[in-house]
Amino acid sequence: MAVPFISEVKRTHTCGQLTAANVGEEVVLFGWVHNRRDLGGAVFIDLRDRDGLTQVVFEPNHAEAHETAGHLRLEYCIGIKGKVVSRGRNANPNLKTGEIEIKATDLTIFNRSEPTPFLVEDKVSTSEEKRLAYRYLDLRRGPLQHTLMTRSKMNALTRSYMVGNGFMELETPFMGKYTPGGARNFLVPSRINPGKFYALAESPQLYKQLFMVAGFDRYFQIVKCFRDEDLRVDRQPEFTQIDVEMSFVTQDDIFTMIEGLLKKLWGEVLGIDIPTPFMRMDFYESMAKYGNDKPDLRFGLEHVVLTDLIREHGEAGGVPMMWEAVQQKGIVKAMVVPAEKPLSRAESDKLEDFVKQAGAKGLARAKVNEAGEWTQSPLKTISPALRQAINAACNAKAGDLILFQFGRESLVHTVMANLRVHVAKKLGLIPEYGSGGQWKFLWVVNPPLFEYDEETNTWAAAHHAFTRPHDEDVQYLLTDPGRVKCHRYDVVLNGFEIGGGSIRLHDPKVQAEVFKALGIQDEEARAKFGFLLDALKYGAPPHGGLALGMDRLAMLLTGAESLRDVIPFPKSKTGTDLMTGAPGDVDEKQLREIHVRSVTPPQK
RNA sequence: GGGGAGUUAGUUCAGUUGGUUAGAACGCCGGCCUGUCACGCCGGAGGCCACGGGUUCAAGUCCCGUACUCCUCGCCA
Repeated sequence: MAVPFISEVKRTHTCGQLTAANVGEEVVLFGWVHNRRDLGGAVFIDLRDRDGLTQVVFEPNHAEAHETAGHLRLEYCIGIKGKVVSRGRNANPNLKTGEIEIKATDLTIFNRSEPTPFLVEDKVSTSEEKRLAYRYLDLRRGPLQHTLMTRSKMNALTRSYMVGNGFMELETPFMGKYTPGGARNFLVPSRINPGKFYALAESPQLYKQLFMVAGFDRYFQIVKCFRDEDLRVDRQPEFTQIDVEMSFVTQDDIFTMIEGLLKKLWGEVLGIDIPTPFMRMDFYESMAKYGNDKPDLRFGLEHVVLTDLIREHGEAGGVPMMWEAVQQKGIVKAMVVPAEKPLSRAESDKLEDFVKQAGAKGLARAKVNEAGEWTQSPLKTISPALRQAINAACNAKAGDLILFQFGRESLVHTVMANLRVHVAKKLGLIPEYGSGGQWKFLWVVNPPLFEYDEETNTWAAAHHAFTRPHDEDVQYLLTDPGRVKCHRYDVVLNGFEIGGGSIRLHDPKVQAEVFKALGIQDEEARAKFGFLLDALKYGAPPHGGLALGMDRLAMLLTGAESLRDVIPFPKSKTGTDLMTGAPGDVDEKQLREIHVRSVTPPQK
């Protein structure tokens, strides 16, 4: 007689729970057939749910269940009832539940499964394309289940920490007004207002400042943000931030609060106590030593800026290409691959391909010998004086390999930053993926308020137009904008920018000067940010905040190789959802309704 | 938008100098098997070689284009 599973026979345990302590108990488990070993007499099934695996054995003395078990296939969804027995000598030490098995008396098949497009195993055995197309099967895999459980836990921990510190979780609109500058927005046409568009929020930035004006004092939100930019391994068009804003605080107050949150996350998720306060590094120091504002401090290989040295030696230095680069406002940087961790000649040659891929013209290098002379180097005409000076600046000794880049400042930084990480992986200083057990947190602080845009010959806001400049630099806003530093900060971990924010500009007078420096006219400012400028006039409190990239945090906490592995339903490199086919075509009628006409003929 | 890599059974891959019937493993179907845990053994089905052109007596293989996926630079205040 069939047992009425689910309606009357309820699940008693999950597949990761049972141990030797449960021997003798009658249990009911539900799950999926992870593996089967049919020996004719005994049929073994590994039953899987999100909690783990349990071995179930069907024997001929329970004829009905045994007969059905013979027809089980991978990924069938089933329920079983039976008795927990010890496996004694046959225990499987690789399994959490390996000491026991269930001798099944009853079995029901809730649903059969067609052969799956790929096997559901912990180890990835198929292309990412297939995984994304059948994401619901991919998500059955152990590592992804674990990752999403960790994310869930991170959400819960964040909420309890923030609420415990007096923060309110408040919501902001996704559909807002388009504001120029920054990331490209996704646009949503308005049906009711012909020809008008909403923009999907690239962050709740302006709204959270209005919360401060409104007097909510401490705000946070775990919120989706949307940016229509090209994707990367750590970038998706929709992603999640832990968004935070506080009133009446200094930069240090915010750092302390965020360090506390990260300490809690690392403590509760990984059981690791990360030391606080985090190290702080000046923006310019980071650019000089590491080539970007998100340095990976798990290893050395610091850059050495040689620009001044080349300038001092001038033409007499005997390195005409570097000398020319310096004269054209370029920079010269070097990096030392130490003799203790040598690269083979072939590996060094490959570095050249690597930097070219990153946009460099080439890679000058020099192997230092006992006499301090250089071999393997294209810089054959260098003067002995400059050579010695460079050796000294780089602290280079016999056997070291010096790598050089010179030219346009931003390109040299980018290439050298990439090269530094690339060489570190080649030398085994850090693993290809994951933390390697090292967690190097730091704050990168005091960046410039403006960046010079060489294309338009204008100053642009490096962060956003409402970042507060250092008080002592306000006097230079109009006379020497490049000199103005600001209260902006990024929190960096192992080479990833995991968050960033600023103290906001709440003084309308200084605000007006910033707009002036940016060449933004009053009317223009009103049209773009009028509501915020108005708000600042009505007793806006001093305030500041920060946003943490939840997806990147999850990626780092789980050791995932890609952001796609910590997002349940991510987009592919070209922004398409390989499962649903989004973005897709829509009817002509739908377009008419929203007053939009496509200039691209329908595909196919 | 630029550069690079890839696409062959359901899946992962092999496929020689261009040569006649495109292989293996896992999965799937059938049979045997009572202590397996990558169970084992026997048999079987399964291919528009991504798509479109071209070269050739002959193309999975060589050439050109397209699509898709991934990596990378630009871009991401």
